[in-house]
Amino acid sequence: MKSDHSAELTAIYERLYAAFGPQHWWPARTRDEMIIGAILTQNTAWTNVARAIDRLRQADCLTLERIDRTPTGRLAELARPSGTYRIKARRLKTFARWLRTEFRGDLDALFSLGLQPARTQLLSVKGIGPETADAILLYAGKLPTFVVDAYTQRVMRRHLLAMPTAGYHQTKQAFEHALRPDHQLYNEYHALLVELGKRYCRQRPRCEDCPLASLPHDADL
DNA sequence: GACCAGGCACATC
DNA sequence: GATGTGCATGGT
Repeated sequence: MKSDHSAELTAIYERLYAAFGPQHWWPARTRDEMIIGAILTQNTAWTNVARAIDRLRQADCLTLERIDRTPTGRLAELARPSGTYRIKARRLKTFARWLRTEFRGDLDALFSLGLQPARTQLLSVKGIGPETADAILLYAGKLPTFVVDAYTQRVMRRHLLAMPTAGYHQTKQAFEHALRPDHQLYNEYHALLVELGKRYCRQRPRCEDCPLASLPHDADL
C-alpha cells in the first residue's frame, strides 16, 4: 500500500458518516458481552450471533466469570446458533480462564498495561487473532487501535487504496497513519465500513447509490 | 441449493 | 511466508 492516503481516508470517513450517521457500536450492554460477541462473530453473520447472545443471556451465562464456571458442552449448546459452536465454546472458556489466571478476572488490569502490551497479551490467547484482539481493545478497552475486517480490506482494494496483496497489518497501519489516534473515531469508522459493506458489497457490488460511487475504483473487485 | 458471514488454528508446500 | 482447509449455523 502506498504509505499516505490520509486525504482519501479522511474523505471516505466524511462521506460514510454523512450517508449513514453515527452507528453506536459495539452493540453490547457490557464489556463482557462485547468480548463474548467478538468471539462468537468470527466468520459469522451478526444476526446469528445475536441469537446466541440471547440464549446466553437467558441462561445467565453472559459474563466471563459465569462462562469460566460453565461446562464447555453447555456453552456449546447455548452458542449453537452462531455456528462453529464447539470451537467457539472452547475459545470462550479459554479466554475466561486466561483472564482469571493472568489478570484475576479484571479487564482493567489488562487494558491498563497500555495498547501494545495488552495487544500482545491478547494475541497470545488461542482463539484470539488480530481482528478479535483489536476489536476487544477498541470497543471494550477504548484504546485507539484500528479494526480491519473483510469489508475494510475489500473497500480499500476496490478503491485502489491498497494493493490486492495488502494484509491485515498493512491496511491497519494505513488507517492509523492517516487518522489521529482517537478511539471514538476508530470506533465510528470501522462501524461505518461494516455498514457500507453490508449495504453495497455483499454478493455483487451494487454501486449505484453507494456513497463512494464517485471515487476511483476497480469494477472487478 | 449454492453462497456467504464483522476469523482462527493448523497442515502443507 | 503464502496458500488451503475445517469449523457449522441461519439468511439471502
